[in-house]
Amino acid sequence: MSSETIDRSRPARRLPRAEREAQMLRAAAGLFASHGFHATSMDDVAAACGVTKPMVYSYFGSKEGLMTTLLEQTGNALLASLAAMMAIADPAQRFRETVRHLIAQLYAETANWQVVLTVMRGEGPVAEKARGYRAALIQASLITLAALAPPDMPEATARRIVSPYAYAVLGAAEAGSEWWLKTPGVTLEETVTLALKVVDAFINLCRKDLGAS
Amino acid sequence: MSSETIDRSRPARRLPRAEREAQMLRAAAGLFASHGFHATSMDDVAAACGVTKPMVYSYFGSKEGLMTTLLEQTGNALLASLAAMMAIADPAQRFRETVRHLIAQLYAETANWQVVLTVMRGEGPVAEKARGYRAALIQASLITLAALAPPDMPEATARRIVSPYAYAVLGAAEAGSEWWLKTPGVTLEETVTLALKVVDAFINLCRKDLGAS
DNA sequence: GGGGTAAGTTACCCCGGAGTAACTTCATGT
DNA sequence: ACATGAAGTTACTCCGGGGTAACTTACCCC
Repeated sequence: MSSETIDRSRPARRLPRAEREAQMLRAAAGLFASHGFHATSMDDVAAACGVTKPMVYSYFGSKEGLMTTLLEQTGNALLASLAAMMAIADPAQRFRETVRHLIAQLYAETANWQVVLTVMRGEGPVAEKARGYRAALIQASLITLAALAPPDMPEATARRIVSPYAYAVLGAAEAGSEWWLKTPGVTLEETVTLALKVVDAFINLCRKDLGAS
Repeated sequence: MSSETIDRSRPARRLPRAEREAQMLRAAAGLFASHGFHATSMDDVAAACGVTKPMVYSYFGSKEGLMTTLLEQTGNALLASLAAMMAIADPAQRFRETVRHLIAQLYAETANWQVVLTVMRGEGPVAEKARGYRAALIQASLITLAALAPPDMPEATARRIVSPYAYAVLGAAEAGSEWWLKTPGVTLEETVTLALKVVDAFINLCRKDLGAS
């Protein structure tokens, strides 16, 4: 790690705290996403902002603090969306709308989402926190898919049946994001269409399994 | 990290190199799988065998060397399976058989596969290598799905169309493994049945998309 | 215009963990 | 029975990177 496009002709241009913080978060998001959390040092983050390490510490306290701030930005937005979507009564439509919404967010804040995706797969308490958000997604997916069950089926039974599909659909979504990230020039429309096809396929699978028991 | 069930009443029982190596590989697989690669030190691996660090170094040279050996064990077996499966002419059946075979391997060598799964998501050259095996899987999936295309369609077109599905199905498989790992008492039969349902759904999606263009 | 504070810096500490050199001990073949 | 080498140990070095203390400098407001 080294050459960042910043001036480094010594004393950095002074910025008010709010701006610097935002800049640091952006820089950290980019670095964490591209090189990973461990592989990115606090010096790297600072350098990317044309500033030195103690500044980052004075604003975020620790590396984990920095990461946590980043994570919560994205994660809390996710949780909020998820909660809002639960208002839609029909489970199939709820699922479809949620996916649509999430993909739109992915488009709007790619770097941040990439951080979550990348960090999640790592180790340590930070990864744990990221996986917490992922767990929330799985949970939402589980609840929604279970709601497809015929009304006379006990909730627990329905959940047990759809549980593997809840995981699988999430995995498909993650791998789909990966595909999207490395395939240039895919429009939001195409992505959504594709994703919804897959979602519908899973919904059908669940319907079939929930019916035949 | 600390208390391993090993004696530590000083001089360790002597074992011939081959046995010690195998033991170290097993221990490393377990530790890497449960705590991750970075979070596991060479001392940990050594301690888990009731031996000290330099022994590990004398057998594997470096931490990366240890990991590489582990990875290649599993990865090369994967590649071999994959190559063998390409002999099956019908793409849909080939896909199904491959999945069946892979799941059987997963059952047989859970710890090793978990390492690959875990390490893949990390950083550094080791993760890169692991992702290489993953890429081989995606590639195989891509080729097989593209083979579903009508004979008059150019190969490149077919691949472009099924490409997102190749990723998605792999992601679904990974998340499925995760579900399987944390759901006790699922038999091989159930797993295979479930997986094949998902696979069939993806094959149908591909057929539809390949037809309607 | 000068003083107070926030922005920024240099120069360090310290720890964990990768990797190594040099030594000791067991066992086994002739 | 004793030499040789493989199995194993102790006791280090070295370095990256997280984190901090103490200092300096620019800006802004009265």
